[in-house]
Amino acid sequence: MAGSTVWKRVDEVLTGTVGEAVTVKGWVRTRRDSKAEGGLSFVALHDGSCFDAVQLVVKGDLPNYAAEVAKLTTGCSIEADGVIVQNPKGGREIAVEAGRGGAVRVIGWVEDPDTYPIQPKPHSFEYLREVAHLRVRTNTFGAIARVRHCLAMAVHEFFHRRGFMWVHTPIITASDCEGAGQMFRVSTLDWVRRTQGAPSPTPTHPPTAAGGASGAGAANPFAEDFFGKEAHLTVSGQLNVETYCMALSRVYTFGPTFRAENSNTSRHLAEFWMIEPEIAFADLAADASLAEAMLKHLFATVLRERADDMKFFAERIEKTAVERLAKIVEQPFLRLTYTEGVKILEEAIRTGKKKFEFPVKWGTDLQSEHERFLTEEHFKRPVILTNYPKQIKAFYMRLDDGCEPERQTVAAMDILVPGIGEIVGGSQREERLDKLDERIREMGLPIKEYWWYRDLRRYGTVPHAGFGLGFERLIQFVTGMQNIRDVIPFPRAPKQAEF
RNA sequence: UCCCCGAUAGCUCAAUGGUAGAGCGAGCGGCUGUUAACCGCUAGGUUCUAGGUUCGAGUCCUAGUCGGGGAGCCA
Repeated sequence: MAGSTVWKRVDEVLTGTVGEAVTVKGWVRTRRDSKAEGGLSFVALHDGSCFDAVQLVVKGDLPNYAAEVAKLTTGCSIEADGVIVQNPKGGREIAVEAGRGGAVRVIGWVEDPDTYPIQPKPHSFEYLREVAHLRVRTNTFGAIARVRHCLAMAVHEFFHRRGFMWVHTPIITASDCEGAGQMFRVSTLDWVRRTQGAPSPTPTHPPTAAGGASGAGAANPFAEDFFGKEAHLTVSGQLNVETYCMALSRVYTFGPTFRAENSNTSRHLAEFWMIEPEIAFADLAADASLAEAMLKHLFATVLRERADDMKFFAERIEKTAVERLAKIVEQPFLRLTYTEGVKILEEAIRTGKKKFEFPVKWGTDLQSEHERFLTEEHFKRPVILTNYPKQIKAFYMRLDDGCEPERQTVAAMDILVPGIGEIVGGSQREERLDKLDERIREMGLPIKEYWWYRDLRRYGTVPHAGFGLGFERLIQFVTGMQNIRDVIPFPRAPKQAEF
């Protein structure tokens, strides 16, 4: 029969037609034996196509039953020919009998089942992180991988349908103006040999590297380096994507970004993926509407397309995983200003309704506990906070008109959702050159570095806006996974670059 | 980077300063259309590393490495 049957994925078999002859290929999850009916083995086989494994019911009449089938262990790879049948307890399984043309071919054995890192039992996520090359074989990490893929495709689908262009902004950047935290240096100079004072076969860095574009006329300390100037891995594609926005109108980036911050938490990675749309002829309200529509599309899609995996997350990882997404899809997000939000928080403190660890004061950034109070306790729904004080926000955010001088705000917005707090941060960008320059100077930034960004305001400037969404944090929120290192295949963090 | 906690069998964890244990997993056998299977037997250890205290250290002290939780920073 081998060769005459069709290779089907496990998800196809589980929804297949009884009586159909099929070939399946995958990895053994468990094997159980029975002496009934002259020998019988139940082999659970998974191939990643869906959450569930398919059960092979292998009869003892196979020529290699005793020698091979009865010795299969977790992790072995096999091909099997059989017939789709009804499982007595419901669902589909595959009957593998020599008399009906069945066969099992072992492709790869597990050399020592006792020390195979993935055992048929629960493992801690901390342990599985140490065997990240094998952890995707577990049901949890398989589910995460499928959900991650589903969300990535849903992001592209959402923007593509609305006429957005995906712009591939650079990963290496030689501009010093992204200004969002510590950056990884990109260099071909031999730093180690230089600092150890050893002779170097390659050009070395001058002893006193006075970073960036400092004094004019000074020798460029990076003249010998690959790019002839200081280069880093990008921390954000926003400034670059704004340039394309000023011609294509609707654009977005979706790619890796890098932060060299020594932050060791369950919510930070040194390498993570970000989604950053940018829309022209748009204000803050349009930006917020876009973000709300995007989140709803992503959640609705993952609930529809990965119902099997989401059911697992709700059962085993986070009880509310499914219901909280379903709720968000239904509810309109509430919008209010930062100033109104602060008033609510102050009122809650004044009436003794709520105690916070950190004080609330207009002009300071809200702590995570404040954000969560607003979205989880006070409003009990997603909240879009807008118009933050300028002193706690980035230079490129548009100054609001008609503010009191002491209470100047910018057109920024954060989306807060129950269960996690801030999930999206965005703003309308400052499109007026004089105001932008004022902000750059105010914040002591090197204005010369921004020449191309400023050009966008000199040549056909338009109001525009955008936001950023950390992809791994989105996956954390969707799956309920506690540690961000478990929602990316190979996490990069301080002291962590294995695999 | 700061604070707290931890590191013992393949995994998850016990062990008053005095002979290193269990559950799961693995191997073998039994039973069974099984599916968190069940029953019996067996194997499995440089107690993270380097010092120190002690007659004696898995246990106490010091330093380091790695891991977890929290904070800061943020996405």
